[in-house]
Formats: sequence, structure tokens, C-alpha cells
Amino acid sequence: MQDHIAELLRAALEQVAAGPFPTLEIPGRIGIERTRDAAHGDFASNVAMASAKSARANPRQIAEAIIAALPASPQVEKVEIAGPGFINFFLTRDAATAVVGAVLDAGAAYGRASEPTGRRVMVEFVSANPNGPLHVGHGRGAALGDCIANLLEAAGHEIAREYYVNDAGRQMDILAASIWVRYLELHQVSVNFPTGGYQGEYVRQIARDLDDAHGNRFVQSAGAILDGLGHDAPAGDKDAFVDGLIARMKALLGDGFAVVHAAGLDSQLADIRDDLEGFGIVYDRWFSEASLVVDGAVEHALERLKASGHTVLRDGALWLKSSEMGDEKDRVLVRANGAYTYFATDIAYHLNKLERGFDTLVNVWGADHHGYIPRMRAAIEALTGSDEPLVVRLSQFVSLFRAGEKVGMSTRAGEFVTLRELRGEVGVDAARFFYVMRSSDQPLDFDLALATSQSNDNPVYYIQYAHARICSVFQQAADAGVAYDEQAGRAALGLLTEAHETALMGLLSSYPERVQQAAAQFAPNIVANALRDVADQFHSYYNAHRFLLADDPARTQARLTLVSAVRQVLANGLGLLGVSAPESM
RNA sequence: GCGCCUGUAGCUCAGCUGGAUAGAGCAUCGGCCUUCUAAGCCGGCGGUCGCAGGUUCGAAUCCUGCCGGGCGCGCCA
Repeated sequence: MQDHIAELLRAALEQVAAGPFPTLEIPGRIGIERTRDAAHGDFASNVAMASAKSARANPRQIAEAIIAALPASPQVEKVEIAGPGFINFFLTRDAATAVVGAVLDAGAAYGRASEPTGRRVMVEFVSANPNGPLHVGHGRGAALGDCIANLLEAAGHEIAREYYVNDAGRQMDILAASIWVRYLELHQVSVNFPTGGYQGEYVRQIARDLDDAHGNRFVQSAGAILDGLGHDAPAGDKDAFVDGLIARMKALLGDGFAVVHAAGLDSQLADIRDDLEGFGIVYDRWFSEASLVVDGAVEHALERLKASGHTVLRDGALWLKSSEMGDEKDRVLVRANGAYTYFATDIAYHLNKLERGFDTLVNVWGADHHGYIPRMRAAIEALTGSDEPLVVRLSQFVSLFRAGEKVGMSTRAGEFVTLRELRGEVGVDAARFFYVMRSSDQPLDFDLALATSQSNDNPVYYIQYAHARICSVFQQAADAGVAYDEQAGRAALGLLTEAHETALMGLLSSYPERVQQAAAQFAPNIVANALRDVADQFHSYYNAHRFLLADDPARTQARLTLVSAVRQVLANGLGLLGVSAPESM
């Protein structure tokens, strides 16, 4: 419809420029927007005001000339000048009600792009270290990433979801050492638990499983373990102590280290996978960081970077000269001791994504990683000549409140609230909706008491209730012996002239635009807001008018047809958010 | 110190890539259930859009400076 109006305006502008206002320059893009107030019609254009300068006339005079030159359209009822020079378009009843048929014809596809774009987009999200359960902060990234993937798919892109498994780093070694110490406790070997270790109960469980599977295979004496290791905090440095412990463990256990390491990794990965599936998220692939080292992908990436001329050897280490590409300083790729940095393997992973044919790489990261963005951009630019393929969305912190008190979230201290606990308490629907209903740039206060309470404080219920209410209306119709006849309803749509009905149809027709906008901005909260608007208008309509009218079958069918379309849009939007659309509540 | 995010009603937040009278929810005050689910609706109260400049016919929105809040600045991951 905007396109149609734009064509009408362009035709009119050409005439105006050829006649009364020869200096008028026709803008490349003619601004047309939906009006906020029904009194201003359905669509408004500011083109008269925008061209006031080039036409050297006041906007209202230009608007008058434009309207005089405007071609007639079967879809436009009338056109008015308003305010400082807005041109307001009022649609005919038929043009306004057409959206109902459009929704019903498209069904689940309404709001989705009709043609594939041919673009391949990789959405990588969560990618938390598998050294413990996911907590509520990861949950936001999970919900956000999954919804963004849904949106991009709706926008016509081919998408893939991926989880990058950090199975190669020091964090995983620390988990292995933590498991080992718990295992030793089971065998009465007295080694104090390292200050820098992971203290969660899940570590003890892995140790017990290890004991069941391997008996005393990994037992060593306290003396052999601690001799010459130095002191843990507070007397010594806790990081140095843990690193020393890991080195000692590798020396004493030999191949056994890999067994303990793998026990930790496998256990946590399985747990995370199960957790996310319970949250409605299924990945296309779990990509191992360690595999990049093994199969030479890191070397390959480093060669590419060297060939680009953006690297330098300094102090025995290989650096990416990222400061030449917007980063605040250069970054180490290969340490003086020959070990790859996390950055180097991460670059290899991103190169791998590009080589698999993905045009756009969307990464959803926690806000604490924002300092990492410039160096990643620099790396992509060094590899491809442009940082354009990389899109990073940050999710700001989640603070959890229980009974008005902030809940601590330290992984090391084991006092965090897990995503699994959260799902159990508030359910998947409420959790997912809460996570994405705010802009991801906004820190989120997640109040468990609020989300748990069955009151209307919970915004997800409001939308689901609208859907359930519509289902209930159809149930009532069936119970009353009123057969729903969509064809009759479509034919009678012209009877829907109430303000509530016009407003509802306007919202239905703007829904696809809002989905596309949400996709373009990687912002699922836009869909959440659109749904709230539809639900709001529906509840209002429901209270103002009855749908089942014994003495007016035509209007009854028309209204049922309208609310059927509303139900479809609610279901589609909730689907994009990964929230269910219940038939009853 | 530098960088990113952020500042809108008592509280939590929207505000559609500059538009017409700045909107919701919660809280508070008052109405609406013999009729399709009251998990709902209608109305009242409540705002110098952090502050100061600038661009523009027009600024909560764009630019600059200042003030406040969050986060980040490793040869860690």
C-alpha cells in the first residue's frame, strides 16, 4: 500500500514540478508512514514539507498542488491536507478490509518474506564455556539468539544456528582439576579445594561418575600432588596455584588427564544441550574449538592473516596489527611460547564460517565482551577486506531478583541461579518472553516473584490470553450451533466499520512491516511490542462489542473472520518468539 | 584515563532509522461480570524526555559538550 501511494505521489510530483513549482526537486524516497491517530487517515506523507525548500513555497500550497495533480485510485477514499502540510490518505473500506483476506490466505506465512533473499546467515549464540550449567545470563543470549534466527528466517534468509564449544582452553583444564580434587576427596586424599576451582555441586557429581567408571585409576598421594606447588590464596596466588595443579595433574596422570578432561566436557555439554532443548532451542551444529587446532584450520587462518600483511612478529609473539583497523591496540595471535591465543582460534572459526559460504555472521555476545568487538572486526577486515560480514548483538546483563532481593550470580562460588531452575519456576513461555521483551541494549531486571505470580503482571499472559479468548469464541459459536463460514465472512467484511475494527485491521496490515523491521534491527522486542498492540486492541474490541449476534448472521461471520485473522497473527508472532499460543488458559 | 551501552510518569520500560496532542504496564483513585474466559475493559492522577548548546519548516529521536549509572580495557577465555 505504501508503494502504491508512493507511485501516486510521484506521478503528482512530476506534474507539479513541470507546472506550478519548477524548482521542486522530487526526493528519491517519498516518506509515507502510518498515522498514529485515525483522524489523520490511514497513511500520511510529509513530502510537501520536505520539498518546501527546493520549491521555494510554503508546504500547504505545495500540498494543495500535489493533491490537485494526484491520480485517482480505487483504493483511496479521500486525501486531505493537515497541520503544517501533511498529506493524509484515507483508504476505502475495501482497501482497509483486504488485509483480513491476506492474513487468512497466507496463514502461518503471513509476515514472512514471500521470496528468499538468497543470503546465508550464521547465527552463533550462547557458546558458553562448558564448565558448568547455564545461568540466567546465558538464558537471555539463548532466547535472543534463537529469536534473531527466527526473524532472519522470516525475512527470507537461509539461516544456521551454531554453538561454538570452547573445549580447548584453560577454563576447561580448571574444570578437570576441580573434578580431580573432588574425586580425590572420595578416596580420602586430603587436598584442599583450590580457591580458583569450580565449586558447584555438579563437579562432585562428575567426580562420583568418574569413580564409578574408573575406580581408583586417578588416585595419587597428597604429597606427590602438592610437593613444590607453592601456596594457594590467601598466602599465595590462586591463579598460579591452579595452573601449577593442572601441570602436576597432567604429569602424574599422563593419558588419564584427557579422560578426566573429557568426562567434564562431555558431562557439561550434554547438560547444556539438554537444557537448551528444554528451552526450545536446537542447534544445527556444535562446533569444537579444539578441532580447529587439530585439523590445521588455525594455521590456515594465520597464513591468510600473514598474507594480508596485517601481522607482525614482536617480542617473540605473532601479533595482528588490529590497531590499524580500528582497535585500540594490537593483539597477540601466537604467544612467545608458541601457544595460540583464544583470539587466533576464534579467527579460524570465523574464517571457517565464511569458507562454508555464509555471507553474514551474526554473533550474540554478553555485554562484557563488547571490548572484543573491535579486534574481531579487524580480523574479519584483514581476512575479507571488509568488516561488513560481521554483526554483533550484545545482550546486557540480567539481574535476578527473588522477593525483592538481588540474587548473586558468581559461577565460581556456585551460587548462581541456573537457566534450568528458572525454566522450572516460571516456565519456558514466560522466561523467553521476559528475556526478549526489552531491547537487548537495556539491562534486564528479572523478578522471579513477578514472573511466577499468576497475576496479570506477566505480559506474556496478556497476549496468550487474547489468543485463547479467540479460540474460546469459536468454541462458543460451535456450542451455540453457529457454523463459521469464512467465505460468507469475507464477503461481509464491509460491515466492519467500528473504530475498533478499523484499528485492528490497521495493526494486522502493519504486522509484516514490524517483523521486517525487527529482522533488520535484530530486535525481537519489536515483535513483542507489535503483539502487545494487537492483543491490546483485541481485548478492547472484545469488551466493546459482541461477536456472536443472533439477529445479524452476516456481521457475525464478518467478525469471526476478522478475529480469526487476529488469532493467526498472534500465533505467528508468538511463534517467532518461541512462545506457545494456547487454545485455552 | 580511553572505549561501548545507557538516562523518558513514583517504579519497569515503548517510542517505528526527524513529524501532528510523548505512550504502555505496575502502583494509586473511581467505574464495568444474569450475555463470547474479569489472566479482561473504561476513566482519573502523574512528564521542563539528565543538563546546555547546535542542525532543521519541525528534535525524545541527529551532532557537540558536560553530569549521572552499567560494563570493558591480559602473551586469560
